Amino acid sequence: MPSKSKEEVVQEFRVQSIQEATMRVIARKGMAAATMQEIAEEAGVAKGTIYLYFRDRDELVEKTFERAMGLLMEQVDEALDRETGIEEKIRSVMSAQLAFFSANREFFRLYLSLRMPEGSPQQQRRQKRTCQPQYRSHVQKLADVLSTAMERDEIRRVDPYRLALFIIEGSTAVILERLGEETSPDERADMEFITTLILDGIRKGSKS
Amino acid sequence: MPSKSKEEVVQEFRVQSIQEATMRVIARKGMAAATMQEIAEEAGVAKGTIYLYFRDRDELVEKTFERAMGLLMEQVDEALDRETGIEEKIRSVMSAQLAFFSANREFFRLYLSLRMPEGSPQQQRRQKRTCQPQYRSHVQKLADVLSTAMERDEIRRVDPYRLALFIIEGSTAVILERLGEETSPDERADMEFITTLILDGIRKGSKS
DNA sequence: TGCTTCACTGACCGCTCGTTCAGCGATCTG
DNA sequence: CAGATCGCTGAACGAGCGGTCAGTGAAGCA
Repeated sequence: MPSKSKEEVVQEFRVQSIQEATMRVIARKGMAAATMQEIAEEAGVAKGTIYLYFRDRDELVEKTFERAMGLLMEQVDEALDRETGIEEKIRSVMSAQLAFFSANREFFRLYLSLRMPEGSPQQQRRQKRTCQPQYRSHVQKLADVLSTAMERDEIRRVDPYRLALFIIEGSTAVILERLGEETSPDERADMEFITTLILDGIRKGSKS
Repeated sequence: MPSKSKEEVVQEFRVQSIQEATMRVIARKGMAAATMQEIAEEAGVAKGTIYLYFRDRDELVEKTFERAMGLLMEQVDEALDRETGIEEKIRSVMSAQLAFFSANREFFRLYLSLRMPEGSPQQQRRQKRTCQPQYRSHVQKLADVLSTAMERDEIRRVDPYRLALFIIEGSTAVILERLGEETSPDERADMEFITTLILDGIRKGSKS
């Protein structure tokens, strides 16, 4: 007997297609202007149907974010496990992030929207509880890698969390710029730019 | 005779106090949740009064953003004129940004909200037309400084606009983190962190 | 085939928010 | 001092939202 009944499979499918529609609509209109009506139309269901699978709008957005963030984290973890040196690790994390955002532009806006909670204090509290921790643990993952490299004296000792923040937000800005351009330079070129910048800075005379 | 009549002075004062109230409310509640009612209460006027000075909510937000952005640009320009070397210029721009955002936390949220247009396509087009150019010219200003330094061989030659983006967004992330902490390290320490990171990177063995 | 079930629908409700405008009182004018 | 002027007010309005639920019809069952 299969581990999932037919009903469960159908349910799973509905949940997934509603979440994908949510990402597309938020990508098009932004977080605040994405209405339940439009999400329902995008998913090809009635507005009421969404409420069979999600308690309310907040839960829909929250679960959608968690799902996408989970996918990104998987990619990053894989990239970190694959490489050994700090240079390769940084480069591969950046690449994973760029690839993921290019393939999921929809998610990118969701990601940016949720870093900055909006709405009533109550909504803010809820977003802080659920979405920010995921973002923080994303940053923390890179911070841990950097911290390890510092202990091994591969890189200079600085506040690892701040360094991770700087790297992630800086590279996010470059990725955002890329997505806005009609023709961007080669993906590898931008990754090289970021990695070199972080590792060697820009002062003339730094080695390599 | 004075260049401004009494009525003009009163009008100027009203406009300014409404804009300041707008910044405070957006800082407290976020862009989407800042209502005209609350802005009016904060400014100590009736809701209708705001419409005597601004066509609609969009214009209010837009003008408020322009005003604050203008103040920030003034600070940055001043910092750039004051210093000569590239290292000092970068450090002073970062300091100006940090000081401005610390003193105007309200504006910081407005700044973050407007980088990411939301709302109907029409609203988005409008924000793109007015707010994004200001942000871009902010970035461009730093890019020009970096570009000049590259011509003088003070720093390595890379895409100056991307570099400026990386620096500004990276440092913004650190500033955001600072504002969220109860007790942050010394302001100078964080500025030194950013400047050193950019100029020398983090690889062990880079000079200085 | 008639009955039951239930996932799904979309018209509807209550509410909030941006926007308007008739009216009010302070100030000016002759 | 009467009348005109005008900046300002806030109750009222309409649009549009999230959320609800009585109704529908296809599928399963007897």
